[in-house]
Amino acid sequence: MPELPEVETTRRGIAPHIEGRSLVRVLVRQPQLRWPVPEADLQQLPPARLVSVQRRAKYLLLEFGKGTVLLHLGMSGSLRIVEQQEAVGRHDHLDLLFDNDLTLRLTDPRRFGAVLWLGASPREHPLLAKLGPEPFSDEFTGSYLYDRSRSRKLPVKQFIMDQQIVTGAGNIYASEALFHSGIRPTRPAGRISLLRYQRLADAIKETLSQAITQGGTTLRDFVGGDGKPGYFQQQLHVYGRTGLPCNRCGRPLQETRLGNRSSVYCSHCQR
DNA sequence: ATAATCACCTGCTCGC
DNA sequence: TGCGAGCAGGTGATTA
Repeated sequence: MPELPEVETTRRGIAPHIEGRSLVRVLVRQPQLRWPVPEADLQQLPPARLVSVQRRAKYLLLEFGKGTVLLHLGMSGSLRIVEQQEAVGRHDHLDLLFDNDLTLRLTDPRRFGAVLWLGASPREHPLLAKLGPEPFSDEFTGSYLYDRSRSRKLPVKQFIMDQQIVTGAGNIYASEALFHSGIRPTRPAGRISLLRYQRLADAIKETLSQAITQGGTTLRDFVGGDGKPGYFQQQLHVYGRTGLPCNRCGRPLQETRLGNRSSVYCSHCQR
């Protein structure tokens, strides 16, 4: 489910309900996620005040005075604020109960998500240390992409989905940004001009920020932390539209596979 | 260092 | 209606 816009939508949905509140209880129902949930560390946390809910790349960071809890939603994860009496579902793996009688609940059918305990200096954790720049930072520009891509031969779509190059784009938004910048996803990253990388960087920023504004893309059952669906799916030009007419030229959209991910594009508009 | 492949897990859709 | 195949928003680990 979640690329950067969905994670950011989730952050904005849950933060107002729990920031500044005190964590009173931790309930781990399923410790087998991507890595074992560090239950002992989590149980030592209460009572602890949640200082803030931050996002870095597709990770959410719950910053308590004593340390930081890292959450990742994997492919199918979601976080919601629920009332105490809310019925528990089959894939509700973690509850964090706060002193205002609200619970932050992690649901993740495929269990590719993660819950980790980061002690002090969380940003030095291996999962965070090597991440590339945030797409909305000043550091992320066309010339940055151009410089990092010299001598790289892999397809540009895989290049921009690499979180060490730039964080936040996944299969949906990488596909959309490449459409908007007129670049074919299969093109080797090192064989794209500076001008076209400037267009691509702009398209990545624009696509992600538009999606955040719309509350993310709802496929299947994604809802943000406030329970509302995302509306960005109405703006998708290529993702999930194989064989349908290109919104720009009307020719049928093509599909190929890159890194075992479906990649949809217009062979006329994207070169 | 780079690129390609595998692995993790459940649920849903499709074709037969 | 049942059943296996294939696919799904991610990414670390392993292999050349």
